[in-house]
Amino acid sequence: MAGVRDGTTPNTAAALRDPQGPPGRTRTIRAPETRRAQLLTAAGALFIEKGIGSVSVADITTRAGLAKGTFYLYFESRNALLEALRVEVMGKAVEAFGRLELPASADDWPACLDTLVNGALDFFIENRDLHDLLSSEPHAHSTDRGEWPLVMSLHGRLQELIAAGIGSGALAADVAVAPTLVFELLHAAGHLLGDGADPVKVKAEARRMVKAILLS
Amino acid sequence: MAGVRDGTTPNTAAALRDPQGPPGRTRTIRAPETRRAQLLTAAGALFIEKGIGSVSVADITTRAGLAKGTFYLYFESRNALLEALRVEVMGKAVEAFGRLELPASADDWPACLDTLVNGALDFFIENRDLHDLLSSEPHAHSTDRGEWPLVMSLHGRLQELIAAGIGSGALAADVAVAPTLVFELLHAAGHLLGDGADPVKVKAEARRMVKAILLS
Amino acid sequence: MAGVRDGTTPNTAAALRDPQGPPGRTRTIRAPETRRAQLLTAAGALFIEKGIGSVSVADITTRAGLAKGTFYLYFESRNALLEALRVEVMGKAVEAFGRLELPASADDWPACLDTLVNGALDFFIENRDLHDLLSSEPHAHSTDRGEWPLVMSLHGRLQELIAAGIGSGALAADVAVAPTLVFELLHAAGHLLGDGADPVKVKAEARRMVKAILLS
Amino acid sequence: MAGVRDGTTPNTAAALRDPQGPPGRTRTIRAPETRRAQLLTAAGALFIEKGIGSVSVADITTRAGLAKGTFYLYFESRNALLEALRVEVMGKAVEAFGRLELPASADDWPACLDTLVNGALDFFIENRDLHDLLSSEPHAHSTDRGEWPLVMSLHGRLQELIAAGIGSGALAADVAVAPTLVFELLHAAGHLLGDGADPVKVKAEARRMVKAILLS
DNA sequence: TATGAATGAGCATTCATTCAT
DNA sequence: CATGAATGAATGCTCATTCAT
Repeated sequence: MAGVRDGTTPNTAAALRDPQGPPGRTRTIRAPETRRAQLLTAAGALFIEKGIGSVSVADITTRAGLAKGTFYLYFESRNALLEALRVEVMGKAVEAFGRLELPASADDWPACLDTLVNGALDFFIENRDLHDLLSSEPHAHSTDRGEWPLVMSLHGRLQELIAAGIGSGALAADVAVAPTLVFELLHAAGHLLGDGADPVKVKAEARRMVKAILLS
Repeated sequence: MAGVRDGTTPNTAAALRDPQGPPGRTRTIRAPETRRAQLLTAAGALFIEKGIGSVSVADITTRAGLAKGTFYLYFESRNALLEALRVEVMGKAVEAFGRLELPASADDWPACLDTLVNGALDFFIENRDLHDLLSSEPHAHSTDRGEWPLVMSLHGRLQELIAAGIGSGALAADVAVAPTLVFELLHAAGHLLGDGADPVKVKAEARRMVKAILLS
Repeated sequence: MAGVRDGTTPNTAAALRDPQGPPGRTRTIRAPETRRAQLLTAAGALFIEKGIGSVSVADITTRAGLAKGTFYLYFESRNALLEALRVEVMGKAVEAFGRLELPASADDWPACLDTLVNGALDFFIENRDLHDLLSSEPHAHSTDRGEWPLVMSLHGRLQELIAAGIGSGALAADVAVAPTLVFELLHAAGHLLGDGADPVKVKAEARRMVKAILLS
Repeated sequence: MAGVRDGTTPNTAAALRDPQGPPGRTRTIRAPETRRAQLLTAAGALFIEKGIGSVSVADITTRAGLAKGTFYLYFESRNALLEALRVEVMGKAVEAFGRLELPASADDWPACLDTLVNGALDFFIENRDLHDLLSSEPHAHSTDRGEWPLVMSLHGRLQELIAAGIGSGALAADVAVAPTLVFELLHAAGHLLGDGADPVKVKAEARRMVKAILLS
C-alpha cells in the first residue's frame, strides 16, 4: 500500500519536457487574506452542497475562480484547508458561546440559559457548514490524538458554565455528561433550523428543554 | 463478529496449501445470503476501523475472503453496499425502538421512557457503526432524494411514541421538534458510551434528561 | 515536498461521485511475467530514448500498449520499476562478467583479459540501457546507503579477478583503484560501440589498453 | 531547505527579510553579470547537493537570494541555465586541458602525459559538479542536437594531443578511440578522488595507466 | 529592472468497475 | 457462479513559466 518515495526525481519530468500550450486566461492579484477567504468560502459552500468527501481541490478552485495551483499558495494541502475551516468555524463558535456571563444569583440562571440557547442556535444557523465539518469525518481526528480539539473547546465553555451552575447549586446535572448532551441537543436543534423548521417553535422548545434538563 | 471465516475460504487458503497449481483458482459456492452477509459484515467492521471513506471495495472483499469481482455479484456498486448497510442497521434500530409498548396510563410513562432510553443506548452501544453510517456523509444522500430515510424512520418511531404521550396528556413537548432532539440526545449519549464514559452515569443522566424533557 | 497523508478520505472522492463514461477498449489477459517484461522492455527503451527523468508512467504503459493502472499491478511505483530494471540489467552483467575462469598460469592472463574485455563489451552493447541506468541518477542511491550495490557487485567481480592476478604476480596494479578505472574504460568503450563506432577497432583498442594497464 | 509553508504568507522570502513592512518588497539592482553568476553558482551548488532533477527554479532563486521571476531575466528557461552551466564548466575544463604544450621531442611525452593527468584530475576534483552535469541527463541533449558538445570539445583537446603524439611516433593508439577512453579513465579517477579515495594512490595509478596505454 | 502571485499542464498514484476465463 | 487481471477516470500535488505591479 505504501508508496516508496526515495528522493529520486520523478516529478520534475515535466521540467525536462517541452514548454507551454496556449497563453493563459486572466490574472488578478489580490491580498493574501482575500484569496484565503475566497477559497475558504468556496470550500465551505461546496462541502455543504456535496459533502466533504465529494469535493476536490479542483472543484474548490473552480468555484473560487482561481487556478488549481493557486490553492497550494494558500494551503499546504487539502487537509490543511479542512483544518483551517474547522478552526475558523470554531473561532466563531467559541466567540458565540464565550460571550455569556455567569449569573450572579440562582434567579438569573433561567435567563442565562435562554441566552445560551439563543446564542448557540443563532450560531448554528449562521454556520450550517459547521454541522458537516464537525459531524463528519470524525475519524480523521481520532487518529492524531487530541480527540477533536475544536469541539472540545466548545464543550469546554459549556462545561465551565454548567460546572459553575452546579457549584452554585442552581443547576443539577452530571458535569461529565451533561455538557456533551446539551451541546448535541443544541446542535440538533440547529440542524432542524437549517432544514427549515419553524424557528420560533424550535428555539422555544430548545430553551424549554435545556432549562428542564439543567435547572435544579 | 468481523471476518467470519468458514475454513473453506477460497483463494488465499488454497494458495497456501497448493503453492504450485498454476492458475491456482479456488471456487466456493454459497447461498447468496451468506455471501451478502459476509460482505456486509466485513464492510461494517472495516468502516468502523478505518472510516467509510478509507475503505475500498478491495479491502472489503479481502476481509471477506472473496474475490473483488464477486462483490459486484451481490451489490450493484460500492454505494449500494453502503445503502444496504444503512438499511440493515436501520432494521435493528427500528426493531430496538419498536419493541416499546405504549403505556396504558400516565403513571406508566416514566417507566416507559426509562425503557426507551435503556433500549436506545443498548442499541447504540452494540451498533457503534451506526454512528458513523448515520452521522457521516449525510449529504451523499440528500442529493439523491429521501433526506436521510433511515434516521427518518427511527425518528418516526419516536415520533409516534411522543405523539401518543402528548395525546394522552402524559407528555408535554412539541411533536415536530422533540423527537429529533431526543433522538440526538440519545445518539450523543451512545457516543459517550462508545468512547468509554462511565455507563452507569451516562445512562442515569440520559434517563433523567429525557424524563425532564418530556414528562408534563 | 511533504504531503501530509493522514488517512482521511481524499481519493475516494471519486467513489462518491457518479459512474462511468463510455465502455472500454480491448482487454487481454496475459501471464504476469509477460506483462512485467512488457513494461520493463518498454521502460528500458524509453529511458534510453528520452532519459529516465523524462519518461512518465503513462509513457511506459502507452508504449507497452497497456492502461496506466495496469502498471501498478506489476510495480509498486515508478521507482520500483527503476529498481527492477537495475536488478535485471545487473543480473545480466554479473552473469557476463562472472563466467570468466581464473587463469591457471601467468601465460594465460592475456587470453583471460581478452575474454574479459570481449565479454564486457558484448554485454555493454546488448544492454545499452545499462549505461543510463547505471550512470544517471547516482544520487538516488547514495541516499539509502550501500553505494550502488549493482555496480558494486560488478566491480566486485572485476576486483576479485584483478586481485587474484596481482596475487599470482601476473598483474601489476593497485587493487583499490584499478578495478574502477578498468570498469569505466570498458563502460566507455561500450558507449562508443553503442554510438556506432567501428566495433573491430574499439574492441582491439580496448583489449590492448586493458592488457597494457594490467599485465606486469 | 524544504519549503516552510505556513499557509498564510505566499511571500516567504520577503517576509524573512522584512518581517514588518506591510508589502515588504526589497529590490536591489546589480550588474547583469553578477546576477547571472549568482544564479549559476547557486544552481551548481544545489545540483551537487540534491541532483539536477531535484532542484527547482524556486530552490535556485531562493538560494541566490532573488525572486523567482528574476531568474527569467537572466535565463530563458531552466534548461538554458543547465546549458549555461555546462558551458561554464566546459570552459574551465578546456582551459585546464588546454594549458598543455606539445612536447618537442619523444622523450618529453612521459612528462607531458603526467602533466595532463595531474591537470585533469585537479580539474575533476575542483569541479565535482562536472561529474553530475556531464554524466547525468545526457539524453536530454542528444535529442536537441549536438551530441554532447561539451565533452566533445574536451575530447577535442585530448584528441589533438594524442593525434600529435601518434604523428610524431611517440604514442601508439587509435586516434578515434583512445581520446574517449582516456578521458573516461580520468573522469573515473576524478570520481574516485571525489569519493574520498587516497589521492596519492589514485593519481599515481592514473599516470601509470595513461602512460602504459599511450606510449609507444 | 525586480518581484512574487497566479497559472495550468503534467505527474504519480488509487480505485470502482468490467469482463475474459 | 466466481475470479482477479485489466481498465481509465479522477485526484492531490508540483513546478516551470508568465505578467501585473
